[in-house]
Amino acid sequence: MEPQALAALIAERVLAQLSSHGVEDLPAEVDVALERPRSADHGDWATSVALKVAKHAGVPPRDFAAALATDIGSLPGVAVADVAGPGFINITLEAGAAGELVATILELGEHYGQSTALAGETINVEFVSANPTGPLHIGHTRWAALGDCLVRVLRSAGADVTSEFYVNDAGAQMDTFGESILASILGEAPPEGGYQGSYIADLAARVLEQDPELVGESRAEQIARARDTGYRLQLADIKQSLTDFGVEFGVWFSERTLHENEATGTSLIDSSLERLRAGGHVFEEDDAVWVRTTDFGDDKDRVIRRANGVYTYFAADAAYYLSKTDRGFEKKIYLLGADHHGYIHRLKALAGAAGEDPEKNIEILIGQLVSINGAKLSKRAGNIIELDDLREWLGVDALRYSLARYPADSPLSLDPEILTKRSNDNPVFYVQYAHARTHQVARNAEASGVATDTFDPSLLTEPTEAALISSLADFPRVVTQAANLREPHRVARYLEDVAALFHRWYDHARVTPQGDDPIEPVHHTRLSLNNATGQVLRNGLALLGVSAPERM
RNA sequence: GCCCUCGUAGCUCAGCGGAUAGAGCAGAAGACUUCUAAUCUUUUGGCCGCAGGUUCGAUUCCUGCCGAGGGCGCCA
Repeated sequence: MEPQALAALIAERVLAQLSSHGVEDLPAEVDVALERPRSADHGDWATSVALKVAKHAGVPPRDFAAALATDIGSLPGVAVADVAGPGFINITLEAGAAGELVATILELGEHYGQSTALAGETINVEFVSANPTGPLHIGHTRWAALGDCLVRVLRSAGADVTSEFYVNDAGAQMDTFGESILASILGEAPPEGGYQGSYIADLAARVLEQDPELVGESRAEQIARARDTGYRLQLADIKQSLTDFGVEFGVWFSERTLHENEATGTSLIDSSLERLRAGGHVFEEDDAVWVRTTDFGDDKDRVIRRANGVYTYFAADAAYYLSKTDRGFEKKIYLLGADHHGYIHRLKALAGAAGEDPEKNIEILIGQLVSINGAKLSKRAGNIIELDDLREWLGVDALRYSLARYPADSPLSLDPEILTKRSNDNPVFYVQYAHARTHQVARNAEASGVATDTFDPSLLTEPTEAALISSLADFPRVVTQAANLREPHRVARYLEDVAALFHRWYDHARVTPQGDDPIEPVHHTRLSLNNATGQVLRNGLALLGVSAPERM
């Protein structure tokens, strides 16, 4: 039996108990959270619903729990339901009822774990959004991994998700970028505050190769062409780095398009300002134009157009936000580094000024930065560590996994020595090895004549089997929770748990009989459990963008 | 000064308001003529930064303090 089905049955019993205690205003539905208990002595599933609901019935939690446990104990498929502690109910399923799940998993295949929890939501997830003036570095790496995993998890929960990269290709830094490349081409000293690192020289050589006529042009033309060609090359490099890292974006949004005039002679920024003005949140002071973001909790109002008539970066932010709304995204998720946390209030205020709900339509996930022990700094990019170097050093799987297994707000320092190890202390190998092992077991089993066509879940009576099965049953709940909380790391932690339970089971129960022992129905049945475990590990790794090798 | 995040075992870190706070590593002791030991079994190790508050119940929520990191612009 699947936990969702059991939870629904229990919810009915809770309502019945409540009404038998004379509770008038029964809740429309009771959320029975079935949890996997920490201790195996506590059965397959536990619920604290009695503790939460007893107050409404006006009876002591333990009494309520006792009556409810009796009801649950008589449900089909339930072997035992006990009251423990202050009013927990521990439930043990009959082996056959629990094991039916194995067939369900094999039937659903790669769809097992998907849900409709977020069906109907249109979500825009923006992340990385690096300036196209240099290679991606370690500061972008965590968001690339985490954002991509979040997108996968949200989709798995049924949301309609678009991943988006905001290209900061407008503003003074692009000219500085062009000047830096040009200086390198002409053999001049780099401009003050210009871009450093040998990647500039690389770009300069490539720009010159594509545009050899450039040297004869006027200075202004030279800068413009160095800038535009360099931009095109650098953006292509960034896309390649992300593709190599397994990260795909649905939309590359150019900031320039917000500034450019449309046929009407106004830009998106112009019209956005008018829309904010129409909402009544714009005022003028000291010759500048301001948005009254303090109406929505910002600590100060923000200038949107300077006294000299030039728009601020905030103006582009506003136009970009409205663009997302206009493109049909009900929910906008931003992934930002801790160094951008000062933007939370003003971005939320922006949503409010645009007439939306800052609590609902915009979410900003702030993450702590990553450090790497003993990482070599990149000569190519100056004083930073490049994503490409990290990927080549540690591999896509180890890098993605180790970045995705921690919550975003947890400060993180990676240890390359561990990440390149092939052993238990490297979680990605631990999980991948478990997956490879399920394939090895299946290969051996099939070679010895063990097959999945005989399946009798009531034979799965080993304690390690019960634990493995209930952990497999937990997968859909974990994915849904990861999506709801925007915390993909839960998937990684879950996989480590499944891998551990699988290795333990492998050690205690054989799929292929040893030596000349005969093949029995239990062996056939265990092959299905083995295969179902492989399926769950594969599905989970796919959510993290990590490969699931069949052999290691 | 104001704002944000973090503080859990020796280390790296989990922990949707619930049970005796967990995992891996490190330390100690075991299991390989193996369905791949890249694994498993047993075990040592905690004033959950400190002090209050809310709650039947707080590592979790709130307030203050201490400590670490980051941020404050008519820059982008």
